Amino acid sequence: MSLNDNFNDKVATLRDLAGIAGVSVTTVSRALRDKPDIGLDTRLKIKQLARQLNYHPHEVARSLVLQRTNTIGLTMSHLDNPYYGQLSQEIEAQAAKAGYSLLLTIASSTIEKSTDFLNRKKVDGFILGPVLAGQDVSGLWALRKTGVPVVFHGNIDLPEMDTVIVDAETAVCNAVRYLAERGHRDMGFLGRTRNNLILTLKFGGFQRGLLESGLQLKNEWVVETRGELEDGYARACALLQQDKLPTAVFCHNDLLALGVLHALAERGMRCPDDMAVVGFDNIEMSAYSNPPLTTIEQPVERIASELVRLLSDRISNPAGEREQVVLLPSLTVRKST
Amino acid sequence: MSLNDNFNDKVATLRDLAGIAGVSVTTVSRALRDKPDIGLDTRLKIKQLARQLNYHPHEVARSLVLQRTNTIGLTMSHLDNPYYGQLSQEIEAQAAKAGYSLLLTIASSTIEKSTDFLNRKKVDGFILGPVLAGQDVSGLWALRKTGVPVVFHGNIDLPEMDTVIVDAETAVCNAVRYLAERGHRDMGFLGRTRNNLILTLKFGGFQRGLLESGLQLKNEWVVETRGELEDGYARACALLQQDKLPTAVFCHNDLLALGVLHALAERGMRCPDDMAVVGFDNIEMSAYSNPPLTTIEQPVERIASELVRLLSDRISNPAGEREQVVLLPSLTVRKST
DNA sequence: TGACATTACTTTAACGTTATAGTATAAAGT
DNA sequence: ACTTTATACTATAACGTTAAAGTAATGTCA
Repeated sequence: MSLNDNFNDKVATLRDLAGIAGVSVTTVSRALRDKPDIGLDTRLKIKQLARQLNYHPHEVARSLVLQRTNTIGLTMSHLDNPYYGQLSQEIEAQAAKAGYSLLLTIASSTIEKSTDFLNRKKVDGFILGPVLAGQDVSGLWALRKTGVPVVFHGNIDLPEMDTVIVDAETAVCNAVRYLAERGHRDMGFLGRTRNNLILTLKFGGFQRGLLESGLQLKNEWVVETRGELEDGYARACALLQQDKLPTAVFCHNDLLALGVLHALAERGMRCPDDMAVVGFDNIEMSAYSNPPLTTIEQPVERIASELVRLLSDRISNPAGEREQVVLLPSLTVRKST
Repeated sequence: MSLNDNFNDKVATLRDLAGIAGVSVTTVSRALRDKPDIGLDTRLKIKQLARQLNYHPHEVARSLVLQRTNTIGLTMSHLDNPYYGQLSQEIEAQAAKAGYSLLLTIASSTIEKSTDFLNRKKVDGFILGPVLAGQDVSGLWALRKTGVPVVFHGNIDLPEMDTVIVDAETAVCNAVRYLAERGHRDMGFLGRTRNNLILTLKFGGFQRGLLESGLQLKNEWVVETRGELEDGYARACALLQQDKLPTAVFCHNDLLALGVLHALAERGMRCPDDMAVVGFDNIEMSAYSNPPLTTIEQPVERIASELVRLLSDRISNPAGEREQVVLLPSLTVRKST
């Protein structure tokens, strides 16, 4: 059997409907969209006809004439990290609610590819996920130059753009102070410490937290690393080789922290007794690890809804004042501290 | 400062280029696309001009005339489940490699919304994730009727569509037999057992595995549940109340299994000694749980590449023979059994 | 009764491309 | 020298829609 035997019929267009109904294309178009100046009987007849012929408006043609696609682009990466998955899902939901479809870009996450994408695909707006920006913030100017509204989500403020910022610096600082209050004086850090404006922010908060708690930064407990589970595990294994160990470690994200927990368990070390662990994101898994993870909770729904709201606003008012939303994530305390 | 001060210039069109270059629109179009019948000097001049004016082809206009959008739709849900996140990411990568952008639908995952989406957005093809199909396979006919190529991914064969099938039934059966060989005679099942053609398949494999191992199905150890972490935890808690416990449980997916592991650890029960646990998917986390999870590994990259390949083939040859790819996932043995 | 609205349409042009057919100019063949 | 052929273009129409301007056929009012 060939799959398309039954589908030789082309899709119906306004012209087809107009021909059958014996009216002009414009009349059909206006009738279906409930525009005025159409007689009641004609309108009903046309609508019924549209249903019969299974007519659906051709959004591409519509986009061309209306100069809008009702589509927004999303650059996201590390979708295998549940936090980004959840965030993407939430953004899709919010976008759909606002009448937008989501065009996803993951692998092609370079500034050049993104701008080309924007220029060609004619998305109405663009949400720039936390990953792309890192190293080369200046390159973002190219994105802005496309004239397409862009909203950025990350940890730092980009003065040229609408932004939804999570104040990770303060959140991490608070987490460190919390640990200090619980008696921890020797703390380690796993994450980015350099070469990335955005990702190093947590390290800044870590340093400030120590300072404000009157504690010293110990370089041998500061581990430069990517943010995957395997990194957390491997880095922890290396860290645990040292003679003197910190009593608590802060991890750049939950995956890292879960990797650390695994390393501890594997060595028969007790968490939090032998070493406390704090993560960042509060992915669902963190509530079900052994032990459950103390972590800084990202307000995912809020981030998603603010992103879409800002973008919608900017699309309908491109010349308006730049807007910036700052969210302060809060510490969720569980058994790992 | 208003954001759009510097961007009063409209984007350049072929017409603009033609006007400046003093040639026809057609010539510009052909020059840029390296079509023949254009003089070398004109071609170079036009290309340089395009670069100067930062010209980018208007894909919407192009789509309209070419009757293809170079975009494929993806219906996926539960993106907060890392397995689906990873799968989506992989599909995006494969699609990009094949020259397609991905239009994502999550929340709107009903057949009606999907068909409307297909009809309107004019995607070149559609990948139907494992979630949508479940209950109402007959409704998929509506998708087919749109005439848009659809490739389905799931555990059962849909005779009317190209499919990439993971033979979960056999895989689960094999896992059960593996458990039986390791001496387990009392096994439990957490997952879907009814009302869903696709999701109940694993239960079928479970039953067959028991049968082929000469074991009995114990209804009190069969737990009907959704597939979230919290379900795994809650269902395990309930199960562990029983007087007689299974020595091993199979879980519909890894999240469930990780929830079960958490319940066990919380009660001070040892895994696998007190209870062995097997999952399905092999998400990254499963290698780093405590204990690491024995699980059935989904061949994610293979699934993604086959999906995109099948869809590309179908797009370029809509009338060809239906294709079906069956993948047998294999058991990854870790410490939880 | 004649100017003027109102109603319910139609016609035309446009969005930015690409494909097809047509054309002027120069070079080549017999 | 005169048709033929190749080269490098241009003109036109089309994709399916919407907006804007135009137009008949009624109805309304003074």
